[in-house]
Amino acid sequence: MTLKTTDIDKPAIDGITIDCVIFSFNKESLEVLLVQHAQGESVGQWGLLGGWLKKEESADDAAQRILHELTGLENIYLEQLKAFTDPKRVIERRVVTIGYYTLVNREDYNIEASLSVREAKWYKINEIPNLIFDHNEILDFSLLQLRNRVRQAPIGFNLLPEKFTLLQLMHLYEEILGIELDKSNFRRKILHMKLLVALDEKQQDVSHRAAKLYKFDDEIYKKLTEKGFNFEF
Amino acid sequence: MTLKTTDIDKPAIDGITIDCVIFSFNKESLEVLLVQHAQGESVGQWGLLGGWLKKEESADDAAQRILHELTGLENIYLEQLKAFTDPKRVIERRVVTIGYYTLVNREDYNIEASLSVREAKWYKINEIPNLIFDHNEILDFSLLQLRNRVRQAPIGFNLLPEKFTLLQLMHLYEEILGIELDKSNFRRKILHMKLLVALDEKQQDVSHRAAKLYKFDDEIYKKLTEKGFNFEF
DNA sequence: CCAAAAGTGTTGTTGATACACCCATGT
DNA sequence: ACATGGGTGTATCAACAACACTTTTGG
Repeated sequence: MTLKTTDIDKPAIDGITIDCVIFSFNKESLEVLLVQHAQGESVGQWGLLGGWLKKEESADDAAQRILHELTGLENIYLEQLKAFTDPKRVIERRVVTIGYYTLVNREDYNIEASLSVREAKWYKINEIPNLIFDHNEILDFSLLQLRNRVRQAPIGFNLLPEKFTLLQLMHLYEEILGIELDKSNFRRKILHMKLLVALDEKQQDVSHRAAKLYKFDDEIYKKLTEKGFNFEF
Repeated sequence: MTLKTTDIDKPAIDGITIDCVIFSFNKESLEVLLVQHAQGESVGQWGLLGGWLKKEESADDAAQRILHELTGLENIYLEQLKAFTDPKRVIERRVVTIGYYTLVNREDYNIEASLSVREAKWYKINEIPNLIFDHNEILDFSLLQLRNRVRQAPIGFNLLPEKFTLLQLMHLYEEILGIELDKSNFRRKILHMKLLVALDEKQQDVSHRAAKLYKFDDEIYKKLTEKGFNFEF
């Protein structure tokens, strides 16, 4: 776009924020981390984790920074959703937000003390309360996006611990896609992709036959990803 | 996100723009409309069609407005790509742009006189020159997005005239996806979807057997779209 | 009659689906 | 011994790829 000084004397925008939908997978259910803000006009209401985009950072960097402040994690898997721009999405101000979704492994996760967050809590995907601003819309959009992306690339692995069983993986897909899968057929298909590496380890402390553990292999993924593959189940 | 007055006294952002990748399909090749801006520091350089996001409009509305100003068209098919936020994408200013891509049917299309655009020209997808700012990046991203979306929903129809032949449609998919398709198998698959309505009309003035014309049926699409379908070819 | 594109038919292979069944382990 | 989940095998069916073939039309 052409820049003309006069165009921007009065910016039409009061600011840009980042809002993050943080997904995790816990005991067969997909959950989202919501926070109560400690300051501002929305104290006490639940919403997505968010913050202002700073002048010298990209939106990706801002999202990583905001997530780091809350969780202490670095290099979280995240993807931009889109910009949410309804002029009425925030009253009295013109604030555009850039939505992100991130997939975290619950085991790594650890909420840090934070000035801006009063409380944080995991909510099951079908038990989401009313959220501030357009955060319900952002969340709904992120679910659609997640369901789509999960069919095209093995991003779901980011929700699991490093070592996992095939059935855990299957339950993950069932939960995200909202479908039921056949154990036998799922095994065949996922193993046939050659994307998993079988470990010489088994589950511990389970009250039934211990399942073999697998891990996701980045190397193999990179090789396969060039041809593109299909995660339709 | 929490709003605090002090946070936004000095907005970190000089403004938000909209940039549109305009696709069309012409004689078996996918093309993009590029413009030369008539004003500002980038006079004479090719770039995407763009403009400022105004205070009282959503990004979708802004994109429709900007497209209307250039083409005279209303209700163009468009989809947001994402926000492009690299702090260095524009020198000396902090301008975030929201990318869009749109699919237009070349027959409807008609460039209007415009104050801000000096010239507009269609470029084949593999003959794109160097563009201003990060517009090459936006264009590359839009191509990826188009290739993805075209596999999941019949959006490609927006690039064709209302009545078309099966082979035209096949060539469209070949061009977008960069693959070769088998005539017979393509026919079977697309007709099997029941998405097309055969018309009682044939091609005119062709120097070979005239092909039957089809149209895309919105009604049927809506019925089918609920179950979701696969456009992998 | 020939070129060029439209349109049909056939066949082998692959992969999804729907089951039934056996295995290992803790209580 | 039985409950619980882990893991294997198989028969059927639908979809796809490859390719050969026939039809229509203008020149």
